[in-house]
Amino acid sequence: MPNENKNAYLILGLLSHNPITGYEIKKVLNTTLKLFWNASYGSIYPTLSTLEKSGFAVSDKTEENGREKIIYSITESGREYLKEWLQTPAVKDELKYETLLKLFFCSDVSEEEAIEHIERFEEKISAELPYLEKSIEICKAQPPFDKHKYFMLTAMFGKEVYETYLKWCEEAKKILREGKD
Amino acid sequence: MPNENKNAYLILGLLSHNPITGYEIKKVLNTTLKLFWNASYGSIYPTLSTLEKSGFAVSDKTEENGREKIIYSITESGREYLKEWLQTPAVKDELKYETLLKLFFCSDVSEEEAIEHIERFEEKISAELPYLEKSIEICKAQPPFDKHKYFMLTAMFGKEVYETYLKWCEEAKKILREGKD
DNA sequence: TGGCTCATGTAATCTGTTACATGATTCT
DNA sequence: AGAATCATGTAACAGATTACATGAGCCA
Repeated sequence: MPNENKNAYLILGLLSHNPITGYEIKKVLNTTLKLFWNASYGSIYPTLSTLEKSGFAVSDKTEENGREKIIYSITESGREYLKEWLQTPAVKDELKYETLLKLFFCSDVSEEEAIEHIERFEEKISAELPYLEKSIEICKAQPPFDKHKYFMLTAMFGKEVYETYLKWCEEAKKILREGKD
Repeated sequence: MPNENKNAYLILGLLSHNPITGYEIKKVLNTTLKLFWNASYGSIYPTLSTLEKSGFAVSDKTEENGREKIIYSITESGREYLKEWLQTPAVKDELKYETLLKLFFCSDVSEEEAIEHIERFEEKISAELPYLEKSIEICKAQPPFDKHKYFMLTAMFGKEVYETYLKWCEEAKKILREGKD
C-alpha cells in the first residue's frame, strides 16, 4: 500500500481507462503524458507489483505471438483509492527547468552561450509542438469527446504553453543581441 | 566532488554572484528561483560541505548580533567547475504538474472536481504573478541591467507562462461547463 | 545476420525530503 | 511572554534513475 507514491496514482489512473502492461505504461509516459509526468521502468514495474499486493490491481499473464506479457487491471478498491486521491487538492507542481537555471547564471559566461541554451530549448519545443496540435485536432474531430475531453485539455495546455515558450525565446534572444551592441 | 548533482551547480552559481549563507540560499530559492528550481535545507547544507571539501567553496564563520553564520564564497576552481557546466547543454527540464496529472484522470470523478482543480491552480498562479511583474519593472528601471539581465529574462519567462496558464484556465473551465449542458 | 522493438525485471546507487534537534534574537 | 524569524545541521527514510540481465520476434 503505497503511502503517497504519486506513480501509484498515475498507474491506477491509466488502469482505470483500460487494462495495460508496464511496457505500455512507459510508452504512454513517453508520448501523451510527456508534457507533465515521467517515470522509468525501474519505478513502474515495482509499483505494479505493490499495487497488486495491495489489492488495487490484478495481473493476467498472457502470451501473444510467443511474447509473454502481463496485463494489469484495476480492482474496485483500486478505483476507490484513485478516486480519493482525485478528490484531494494537488499538493505541488514540481518544475525544474535546467535550461532556466543555466540561463540564470549565464552572466558568468558569454552571451553567445546564453543564446545557444535558448536555441536548444527552442528546437526541442518546436519539435514537440506539432504532436500537441495534432492531438487537439483529433480530439476536436470526434465530439462528443467525453472520454478524451481531459486529454484535450492537457494537450491544449501544452500547445499554449509551448507557443508562449517560443515567443519568449524570440524576445529573449533579441534582448541578448541588443545588449551586445 | 559531486558528480552531477545539479544543486551543487545551483549553489556555485549563487556563490558566483556573491558570498552567501545556506539559509540565504533557501530564501533565494523560495523567491527568485521559485519559478524553476527548489531544494530543501536537507540538501543545501550537505552540498555546501561537499563543495568546500572539494575545494570549490570556502567558508567563513562569523558572528553578527550574537548570531552565528557561515558565509560561503566560491573559489577559482569552483568558478571553473561552474563554467564548464554552464557551457554544457541542459540535459532535461523535469516538469511534474500534479495538477495536470489529476485533471487528466478526472473522467473518473465529476466535472466539478476538475473545475476545482483548475481553480486552485488559477489562484496559486494569480497570487504569484504580481511578484514577477514587479521584478521585471525593477529590472527595466535600472539599465544598463547587465548584472540582472538574466534575472529579467527568467522573470519574463515566468510572467508570460503564468499569463498563458491563466488564459488556459478560463478556456478549460468554459469547455467543461459547456460539456455539462 | 544484425539491429530494433517488444517485454519484464532487479541491484546498486543516487538524490532528496521530512522531521527533528538546538538555540539565539527580534517582533508584537 | 510568546511567536516568528534567523541559523545550522543530521538521521531516517522515500523515491527514482541507471545500468544491467535476459530473451523472443520482426524487419531489412
